[in-house]
Amino acid sequence: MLEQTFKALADENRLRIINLLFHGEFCVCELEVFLGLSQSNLSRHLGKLKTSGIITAEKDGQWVHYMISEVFKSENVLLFEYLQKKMRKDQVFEKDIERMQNYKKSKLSCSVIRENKEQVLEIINQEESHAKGK
Amino acid sequence: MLEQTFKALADENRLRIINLLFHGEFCVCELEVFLGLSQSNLSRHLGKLKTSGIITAEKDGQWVHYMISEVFKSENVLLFEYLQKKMRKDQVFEKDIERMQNYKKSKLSCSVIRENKEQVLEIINQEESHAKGK
DNA sequence: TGAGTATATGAGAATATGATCATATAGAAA
DNA sequence: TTTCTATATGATCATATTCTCATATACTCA
Repeated sequence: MLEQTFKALADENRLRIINLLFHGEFCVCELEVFLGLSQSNLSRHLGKLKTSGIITAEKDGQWVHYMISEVFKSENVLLFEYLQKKMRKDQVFEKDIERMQNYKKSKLSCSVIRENKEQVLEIINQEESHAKGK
Repeated sequence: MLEQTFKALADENRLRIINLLFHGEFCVCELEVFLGLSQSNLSRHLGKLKTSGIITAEKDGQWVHYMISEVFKSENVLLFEYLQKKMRKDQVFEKDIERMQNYKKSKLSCSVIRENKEQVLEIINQEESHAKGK
């Protein structure tokens, strides 16, 4: 069981998914643009996380929303605290959150993504104007 | 980095090694009988745990003593607490500890193991007389 | 020195994993 | 109904992982 949990966590793409789900629920097409992964690849990673019990899925019409499993969370409190702490210190994970927040701020919606992927990518990848003024 | 840590933990044999090292320092031949792994296989697992920074090794003559890395421990407190908590609830890990304690109680030493492996195995595998009176 | 012991490592086989392409399914919209 | 869209999955390839056997290294003891 412990082994299965760690196997599920032993992949950067899956860790990036979990990091995003710490900040909300998302459907596959949203995660796709946040992470730059192909639909098929992403779907498989979500499948593994679901099989291992770390995340759950809720169908909403043709969309599927993924979220952290409350059951798993309550049974693995220390692990989640550890993950959140470590992820906050890592550029890769922070960048993903930034993209996700740009997406939310811009009031973009799930259905726009496919039609205007180029434009959506440009919007979510824009630098924070004041942050990191290098 | 996080990914590397989880990769190192994503194997039952390595988790069993870590579980034992939570309770002391041991050399390869001791871990060998506690876990029933071949010398070569065990050595490789120890190598991976060492490469990932989770454990360290100290040479003592022809023996090598392995132990949890204090540096890693201090940088991953929550993870270690999580591991210890989960391991205490798992039969497999508890059994390993029992074998290790039988070994210590019997005042067996590292050098006896090779000569009398059969006998050592018998001693460390004996049931606790009062515990689990099934 | 030479023999013996503890551990590490190269090479190979078996299996597992991750990514991709094409296709299937299921729901939405027309 | 047909068409379109979101997600899942079969098949495949490339790579990674685990284990084993044989051998190498490094230390000890005579």
